[in-house]
Parts: sequence; C-alpha cells; structure tokens
Amino acid sequence: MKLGKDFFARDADIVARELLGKVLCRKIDNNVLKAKIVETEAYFDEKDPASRASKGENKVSKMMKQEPGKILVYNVHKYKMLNFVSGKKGVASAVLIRAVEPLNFEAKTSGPGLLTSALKINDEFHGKFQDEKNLLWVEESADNEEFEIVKSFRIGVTKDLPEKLRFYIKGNKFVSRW
DNA sequence: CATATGATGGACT
DNA sequence: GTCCATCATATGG
Repeated sequence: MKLGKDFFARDADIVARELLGKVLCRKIDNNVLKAKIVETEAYFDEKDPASRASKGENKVSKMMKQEPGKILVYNVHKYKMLNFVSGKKGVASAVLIRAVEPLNFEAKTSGPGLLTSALKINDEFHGKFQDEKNLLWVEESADNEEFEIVKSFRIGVTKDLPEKLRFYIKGNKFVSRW
C-alpha cells in the first residue's frame, strides 16, 4: 500500500522517523526495485542553518514549500539527493533519504549519493508527486520486522541545530555511519 | 580500525 | 570565485 499525501503532511522530524522501515520502490522498464529505508534526516525552514531554506529563495527552498509528498531532487557535487517534501504547503520542510537496503536487487546504497545512482533517480523526478507516473513511490513494509530507531546529529552538515534530526535503524549495515 | 583530504559539478553571488 | 545535505582514497595506529 502506497503512502498518501497525509503521511507527508506532518512535521519533518515525524515523517523522517516514520519513513524508517518503509519500502522505497522504483520502476525501471518492467521491473520494480524495492529497497527498505534505513536512514533519514529532517530539514526545516530558515531557522535551520543546515537547510537550503535558510539561504533565501532558491530552487530547493521553493520546492520545500510545495505540497507534501512531492519529490525533491537536489544536486550536490556530482551526486543527486532524494528528498520528500513534508509539512504544510507554504512551510519549508523536507526529509532526506540517506540510505536504503536493497530487497530484490544488488547495489551499493549506503549513502544518499549512492542510492540515487543505484535507483537511477535524476532531475526528471524533481517536483513530481511521489507516485506520479508510477515510477517512484513509498509503500508500507510487507513484513512487521522489529527494529530499533536511533537518533543522532546530522552528518556532512557544516552548521547544525543542537537537535538530533537524523534517524536510522540500529545495527543495519547499510546505514552510512553509526 | 579511525580520521583526514582531494576530486567533483551545479547553483548562486 | 565560493559554497556544499558526498564519496573514494590515503594515511596512521
């Protein structure tokens, strides 16, 4: 079952935590690649010094104010980042997918740049709803596997808030760092 | 095992 | 030219 707009229409830290264990799906040709989300980070509005929204109006902050459930693809260095817009429309808020665990394919996905490469995610998805075209979406996990959620400070961020806004599944080997 | 550093390219000033 | 929500490699214990 796919996650709807309501799922994303909450605060980024809640969405980030609840995305853990959900299944990210990517349709390529007639194959659907499935991967469990194991690591996320929450990003907020201009109060958040790590967020692009704190640097004024730009491509990213505009998209973060769009409707929840939209896909935000952002380019850092030569890699893409996969985010989902969260919160209410008009408020800058998003969740970064940092790492996934491949369920029915083999790939290195232990990092935000690696997983977008493995799933062939590019600018084509930027600004689309998460299930538009049925090429990329998130659904409930099939199993009810137990896992422990750990909070930590964000990674690779030059300026951070004194809050723990990174969430990951404890002990999962695809988490980029713990 | 750990931490440090250079390559990398798009967006912005 | 500067900044950056990264990665792979190199170095040291």
